[in-house]
Amino acid sequence: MHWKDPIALDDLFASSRLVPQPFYARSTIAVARELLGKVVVHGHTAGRIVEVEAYLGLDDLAAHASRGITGRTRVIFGPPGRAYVYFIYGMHECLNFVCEPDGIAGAVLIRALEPVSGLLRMRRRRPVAREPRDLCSGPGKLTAALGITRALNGVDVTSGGDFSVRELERPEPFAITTTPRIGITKCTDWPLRFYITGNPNVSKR
DNA sequence: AGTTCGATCGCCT
DNA sequence: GGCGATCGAACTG
Repeated sequence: MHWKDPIALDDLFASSRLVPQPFYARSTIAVARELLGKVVVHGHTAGRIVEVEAYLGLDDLAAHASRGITGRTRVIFGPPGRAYVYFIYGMHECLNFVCEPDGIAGAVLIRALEPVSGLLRMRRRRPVAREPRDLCSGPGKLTAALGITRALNGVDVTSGGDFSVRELERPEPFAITTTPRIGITKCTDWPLRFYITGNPNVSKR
């Protein structure tokens, strides 16, 4: 099995730029679709976004934000371009990026990444992964692989720290498939899941 | 203060 | 295709 990095971290930084805050201050659905192909970087690990879901505001009963502002949902209503990280099922962390202007709820759940840099470090964090495509092919898997926890909840990913989202200068072209969201019990027919057609790192089902 | 159940994963059959 | 693991947020009384 080849655990060699598709792109070395230094080369990634040289061939990409930080996604700025105004990108996130738009409709959650537009941001969700356009996050596909961008790269999440945390520390020495990075992965290209290949699957996302949009979670809307008060009318979206599948979204945490539908309960209004609580201690947990506060960051979803706050400034765009921040990470919303929550703990689920007693064992998994899930990563979202906050959208819409300050005061309006909206977030994009990152469901799968294509590993780009730091594959050996990811494998150390998720020894159960048999091959690179097992590393980040699910929302709980990718946070484990990149070392993302609730400690990063509310962090601004547009200010150039060690947790950020970057866009490649020369992205590969791709097609987008749209489906209903997965693993929810309400609004199960809303077409708010988007993934890169045919990408092997997309979570199953 | 107690209860419910969830934006999941991996192992078992 | 089913289920156990494991815990915290939010709602009930």
